[in-house]
This record gives sequence, C-alpha cells and structure tokens, in this order.
Amino acid sequence: MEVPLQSVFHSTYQPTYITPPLLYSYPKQSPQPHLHHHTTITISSSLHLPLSYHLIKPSSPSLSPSSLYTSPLSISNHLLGSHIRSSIHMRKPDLMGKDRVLINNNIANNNNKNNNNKLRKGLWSPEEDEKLMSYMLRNGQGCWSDIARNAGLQRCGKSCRLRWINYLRPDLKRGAFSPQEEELIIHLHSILGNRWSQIAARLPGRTDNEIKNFWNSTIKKRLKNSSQTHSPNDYHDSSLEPRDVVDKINAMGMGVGGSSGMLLSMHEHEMMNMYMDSSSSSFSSMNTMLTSNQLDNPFPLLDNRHDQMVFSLPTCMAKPEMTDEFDGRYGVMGGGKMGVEREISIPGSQSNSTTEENNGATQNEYYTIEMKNNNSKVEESDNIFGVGNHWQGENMGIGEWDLEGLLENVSSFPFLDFQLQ
DNA sequence: AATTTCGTCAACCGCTTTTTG
DNA sequence: TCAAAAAGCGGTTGACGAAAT
Repeated sequence: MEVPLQSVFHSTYQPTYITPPLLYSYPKQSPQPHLHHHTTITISSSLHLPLSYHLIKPSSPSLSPSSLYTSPLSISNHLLGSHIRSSIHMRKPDLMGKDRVLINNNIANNNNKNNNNKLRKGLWSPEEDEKLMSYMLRNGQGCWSDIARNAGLQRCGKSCRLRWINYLRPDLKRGAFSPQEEELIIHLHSILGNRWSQIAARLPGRTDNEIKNFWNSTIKKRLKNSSQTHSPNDYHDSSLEPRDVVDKINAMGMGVGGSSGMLLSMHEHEMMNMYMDSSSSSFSSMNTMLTSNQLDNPFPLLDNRHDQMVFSLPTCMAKPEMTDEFDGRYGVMGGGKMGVEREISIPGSQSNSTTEENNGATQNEYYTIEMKNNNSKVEESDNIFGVGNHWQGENMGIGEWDLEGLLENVSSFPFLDFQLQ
C-alpha cells in the first residue's frame, strides 16, 4: 500500500509516494556532495533498493539543502512521524565512485595491520554492496569466505557477513526504535544483560549491532541522567549481572545438594511499573527506580538474601494471547494492554502457581516455578507462559534451565513490526 | 563564522564457540 | 578425537554531522 507523504509530513511536502520498506541509507561518512536544487524526490518502492540510492527534497524552507544529506534521524526529526521515520533513509548523492573507493582504500591501508593488500577494509562502496547483494539474492547464504571470493569482493568473509547481517539483509527494519521496542530492549537487557544477539533475536528486523549502539548511545545515557536524581541506597544490592544470575542458577544445578533451592530474589515491582502504561514514557517511570549503578548492573534489584526469584514481565511476555494474525508460539499484545504486570515467582519450596486463568487476568498475578536442587525440576505451572508449554520439559534440571525458556514468548513481537500496509 | 563538543553508528578487533574434515 | 576453519559475539574505535559555544 502506498501512503502519500503529504499525509504524514508535518510540513508541506511535494506529493509523492512511499512504499515501505525503504531499506537503504548510505553511510554518512561518504563525501559531502554538491547539491542540486532541482533534485527531485525519488523514493523507490523496490525491495531491491540496496542497489539504488535516493535523494529527497522537501519544499519546506525549514529544511536546508545541506540537511537533506544528513542522517535519516536528523531529517526525520524535522519532518517525519515516528513510523515513517523508521523507513526512510537517504543517501548522499554521487561522489561514490572512484573518490569513495580511494577513501576506502586509504582507510583500508591505514587499518591494515596485517599488510594484507588483497583484502579491503573500511567502508563499503556501493559497488561492493551491489556485488554482495546480488550474489546473496542469487545464491543465498553459504560459506562466507566463498561468498566473498565468488562475489568478486576483495573482502574477508567476516566482513561480508557483517555487512550483510547489519546492512544489506532485506528484512532489516532500520530507522528509529519505537517506544515499544525501547521498552522491550530495556526489559530484555534487564534479563539478558549485554547479550545483544539474543536481544536482537527478539526484535524482528533489528541487529545486535544496532541495539548495542542504541543502548550505549541513547538508553544508557537516559538512564544515567535519570539516575542522578536518586540515591543508590534506594535499591538493593546490585552487584549481580544477569549473567551472574544465570550462572548462579546453573551452578545450583551442579548441586550443592541439600539446600532447598534457588536463593535469588528480585524485588522488581517498581521495575515493572514502567510497563504499566505503554502510553507513557518508560523512561519517566524509570526515573523513579534506576541508579547509575544499575547501568552496569542491569539486575539492580536482585537480592540474593532472599529465597525467591521473581521475574516481572509485561503481560505480552508473561502470558500471551492468541490472535489470528499470529501463530501460537509467540506472545501477542492482543487486546491486552501492555504493561499489566505479571510476575513469575520461583521460590524454593513452593511449587505451583497462583495463576489465574489466562483470560481476564488481573494485575499482579504470580507465576511460580519450582526450583530444586540437583534432582529437582523446573515444573510448569498452570500454563505459566500461556502458550506453548515451554516449560514442560520433563526432568529438566536446574542446570538446564536457561533464559531461552523464560524468554521464548518474547521471541517475537509482531506489534513491533512497523508496516505501512 | 569558526571552533569545540557531543552523539551516532558502521566497521573492526580479538576472543569464544561451533562446525568441518 | 583433534585441529583448523568458519561463524558468532561483544567491546571498541573513529569518522562524521549536529549542536553548542
């Protein structure tokens, strides 16, 4: 479906049409072009976009010509709504042939510590992109070093893989993160820590690199700012990383025999308050709860003095609902309001959940998972995660307990998939 | 207008894990 | 079973544009 830009731009814009997804942005490092004021809007609707590049010219006087060639985010801040912003990327116009290659070669030479003159490094030229793209579309994925060779690229396979995964892949979403995505990233990071690839796996169309950059540049900064207004004493021991928690869980599986199980606790009620209302800024909620300490310790409220581990999940994660447009493996927002708090409680001696029925669930439901030592199992409570019996594994020892099961229902969020259709 | 500072992000590096022969 | 190669991952760097001074 085509959407007239006129309808989404705040400023007057030459009427044209956009068919998402628009995939390609050109690296901003490319040389500043000479600008032509007669440049017309050209937005491709093709999925083969990476082979073509686009210019955009607004009629808005508020947008200077030079800003046309700035980052997608920059122009989007001027003109675009958040979702159009997600899709529009612009290239800088040509000067990307020889000059650019020279620049690349310089970069490559400077960076080439191995004196391997055959392999290029640095920014990818459009020609290289085209080679890789067309090769991949023709032949699909294979051994990356073969791909590099067969596609006629003077690149190592690793570099090709990275370029494809982070940039050329047709299913990349690109553009600014939506508030929902931000919330999800924060939440997943609170569970997974810096396991960017695992976080990315649950954000369709996003790459680990992208999320990592986003976290380091944006979220971390915001959290840091917000933390300045709060005392670290407001919170429990934050010495454990999520990874530590997993390790701890696994270590228990190794068996310190006899004790009655998990000695972890997370007092995360406040933490999850930020999910209570998806319409409000998650960061405003976080203002009340995060300290700078927590930036590096994403399990800030973890307290190992207690014998329960409590995960709080937004509704969509903890107990997904089914919709027609989504298969049963995944959680779905459905009609439910994102942010209704759910918790998974993992006490040492208690076994079954206090769960209510899936439908009509209320806030503050508790899901309980038994965790015992050695011979213990992680037993599924009454449909703990709603769909898919992910915890049904028989005789699953603690050592086998991992975050995958816990997170399985977070593995995809269709509501995050912005589409103009 | 010039300079400095800041924020972003593509790409590299080095290490670990997985796969292959 | 083992070694080498490939793939995967997270941390880091540095170029660039934008914003601030």
